[in-house]
Amino acid sequence: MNNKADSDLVRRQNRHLLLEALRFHGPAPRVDLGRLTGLSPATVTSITTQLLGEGYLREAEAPAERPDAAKRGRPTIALELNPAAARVLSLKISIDRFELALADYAGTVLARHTEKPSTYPMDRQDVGPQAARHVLAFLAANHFEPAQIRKLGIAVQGAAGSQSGHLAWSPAFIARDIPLVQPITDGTGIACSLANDANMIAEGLMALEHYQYKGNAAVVFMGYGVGMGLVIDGKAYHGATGAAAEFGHMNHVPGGALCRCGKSGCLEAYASDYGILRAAENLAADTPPPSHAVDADVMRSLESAARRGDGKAKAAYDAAGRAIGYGLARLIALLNPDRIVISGPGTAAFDLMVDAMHEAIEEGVVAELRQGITIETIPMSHDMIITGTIQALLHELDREVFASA
Amino acid sequence: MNNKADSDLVRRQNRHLLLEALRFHGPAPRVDLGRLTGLSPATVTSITTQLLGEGYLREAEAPAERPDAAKRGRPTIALELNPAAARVLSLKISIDRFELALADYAGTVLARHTEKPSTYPMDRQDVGPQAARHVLAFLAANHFEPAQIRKLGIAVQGAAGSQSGHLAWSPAFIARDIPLVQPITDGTGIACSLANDANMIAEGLMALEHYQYKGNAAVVFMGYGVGMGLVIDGKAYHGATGAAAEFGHMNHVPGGALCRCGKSGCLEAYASDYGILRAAENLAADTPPPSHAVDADVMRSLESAARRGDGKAKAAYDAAGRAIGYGLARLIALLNPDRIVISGPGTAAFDLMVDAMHEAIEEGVVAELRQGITIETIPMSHDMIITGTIQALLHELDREVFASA
DNA sequence: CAAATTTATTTTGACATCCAAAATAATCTT
DNA sequence: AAGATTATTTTGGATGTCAAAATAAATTTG
Repeated sequence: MNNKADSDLVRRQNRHLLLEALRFHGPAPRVDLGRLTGLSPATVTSITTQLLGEGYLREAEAPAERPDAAKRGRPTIALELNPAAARVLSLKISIDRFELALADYAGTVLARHTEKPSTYPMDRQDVGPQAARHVLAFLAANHFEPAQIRKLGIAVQGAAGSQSGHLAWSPAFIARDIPLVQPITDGTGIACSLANDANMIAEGLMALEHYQYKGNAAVVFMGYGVGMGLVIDGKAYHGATGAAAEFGHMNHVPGGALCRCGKSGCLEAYASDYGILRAAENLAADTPPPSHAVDADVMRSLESAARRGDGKAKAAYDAAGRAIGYGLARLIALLNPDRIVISGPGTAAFDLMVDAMHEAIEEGVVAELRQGITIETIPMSHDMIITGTIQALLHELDREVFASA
Repeated sequence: MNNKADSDLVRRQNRHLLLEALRFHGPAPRVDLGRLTGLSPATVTSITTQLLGEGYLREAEAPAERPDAAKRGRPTIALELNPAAARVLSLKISIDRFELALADYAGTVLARHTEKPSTYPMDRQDVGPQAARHVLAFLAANHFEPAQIRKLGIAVQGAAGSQSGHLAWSPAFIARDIPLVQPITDGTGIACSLANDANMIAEGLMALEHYQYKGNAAVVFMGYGVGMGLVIDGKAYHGATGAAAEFGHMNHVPGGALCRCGKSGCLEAYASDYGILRAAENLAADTPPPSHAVDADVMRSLESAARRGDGKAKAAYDAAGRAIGYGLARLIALLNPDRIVISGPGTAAFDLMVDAMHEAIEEGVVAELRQGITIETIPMSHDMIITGTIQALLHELDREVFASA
């Protein structure tokens, strides 16, 4: 059941509306904010005055350009998010990499740093404290106090429990059930949250204008592993324990190829870098996955081999496309999404997989259920995960903190 | 982006809150409503006075029993939903059956009737008009005018597009893409909506006290086919076109047994009545499914054969359990639900499938992802679909109509 | 160049909602 | 019959939105 409504809720909601309008639209004068939100000019003035006073907004330096002939009348005063209102930190953990990025309230990245520890053999109790030390060192190097950071978001490969704050398992570590949120919160004093990296890609996409919509989308990540971020009714979906959308560990064929998670037949065992490589190299399907990420050069040369007509390589990409296709067919039957986006480094070889993929989708789900679904690939910069994490943190701030006064 | 809030929204939301509190809790005095909703006594009086005046509420006949010693003080006046405030109609369409049920605003079923036309050979253009005629005849027989009915909800086996109002395909008809909402709205003048029958089971469950919760649940329906209703964040999920959760047509094995939808390897081809029967009778996996529903007696005797130790029958139930198990394993990896409910006539033989099902779940998804999921069966009366449809209509009414004044 | 025009923003006044506290109502207890 | 107890309604104050009027700051016009 919903909660009761009172005038407090009204103000919170409308404050939130204005903050999000500015975040989405960029600097805008009050008239435009009125149009964007549907609020009356009087209300816009009232709320923005308050937000300016609290320091969450500021007047933009450059007076808003009005390129159209309408240069008459009182000039507009563009407002924008005040970058100094808050700072957030994103920590991306992947194999042998801790990537840190510091951003202000407007979303501008102020500083970044990559640490390259050997993650694989780490003890489960050491990961959190070590990450906390890196965070503190990074902040010190950039002359920030931990107290100046409002939120820290951790994006990690693998099954991240956003409820528990633990990393159930991950290709980056041998250890399982690694506590992250608790030790990093304790070690830094900053409020932490944990999410899967593919979920953060979905968040990042949603922040792009083109993708802002209220539909149901699935964002596939292909690369060292296969991940997914789900968007349900325009909102990122995390599942009961925050472990949702482990597309890569959705079974493809009962009793099939060995996966990094220990099970047999996962989609990832066919469509990830190591899965494709294993098949191309003619290794048995139960060959244990390599402990480290496959080198990008190795994948590139495998691609060109396939393009040159190497049968074994072509068959491996075919099998990968088929696995993705059947996975998507199952997803379509279950969730009836309106959009599927495929991203990640693995899309470099997408042309080698696309035919088998579409064939598998046609084979795997009846035509009536797959009508009207858009399937697209996006060239994804590696930063998408970081951008997404930062955006998710800022949206949270808009909602929780700044909309509550 | 959310919509703006104003005092109108506040009232609507709180009116809705009170209506739903009464629907969920049953007759209750104003004090209790205050406690249930968090609204102040003053506000409860204000809103209930309005709702009483509008005829949506009435004072309950029997003074609320107060069994505890607290018999002192001014007695309470229990309020309840006024049954006369509205009437809704549920139409359930399945093989050779049109089931009609008329309910009042309090949810009491006033009349029901089952028509037994031969649905299978019907022309796609005839289904809607014929259903409309049955609706009109039913109303006339019960001395109601169509204008007295606020909403008509159609629950149907198969892929129902709640957006399009068309039935993409269904085991009840040879024809595909059958228009339903338009012709029935036109023929009766009543506002219609269309949904899948399994989604309505989920709605029905959510109306039961025990199941009211804000989690992520999947409700499996086993019987003549295999269906599913999904509950995401406490709300029924319908997908982009309303065709969500076709669990039965989620592929189980690429290139597997022939399904009623025309594809090969669907879960339903293994776990539905006809799938189990086909396997038990030693028929080839590409034997076309029978045109009509399998007789309940046939399934009962198949069950007892399996219980007596008939190897072929036992193997068929094993295969069914395994298909359901792999399907659930895939669903768990993708959606990370906290609860799975299995219902429908097929649960009568659940004991014959349960071991294979659990084994398949264990095989199909890594342990870390399946922690903390409750799997339960419920003995489902056949009326669950009708109850669910009625409940869904009444919730809609609470929200759309009565909360808008 | 001053007046008119135009557009943006702020102020004012009306109205709706909620809540806390006071008042009233209707019963039981003593 | 007076007091105690609990339910409901009334009253008064606070806060919110909005429409309309007022003000601000530019450009255009005569």
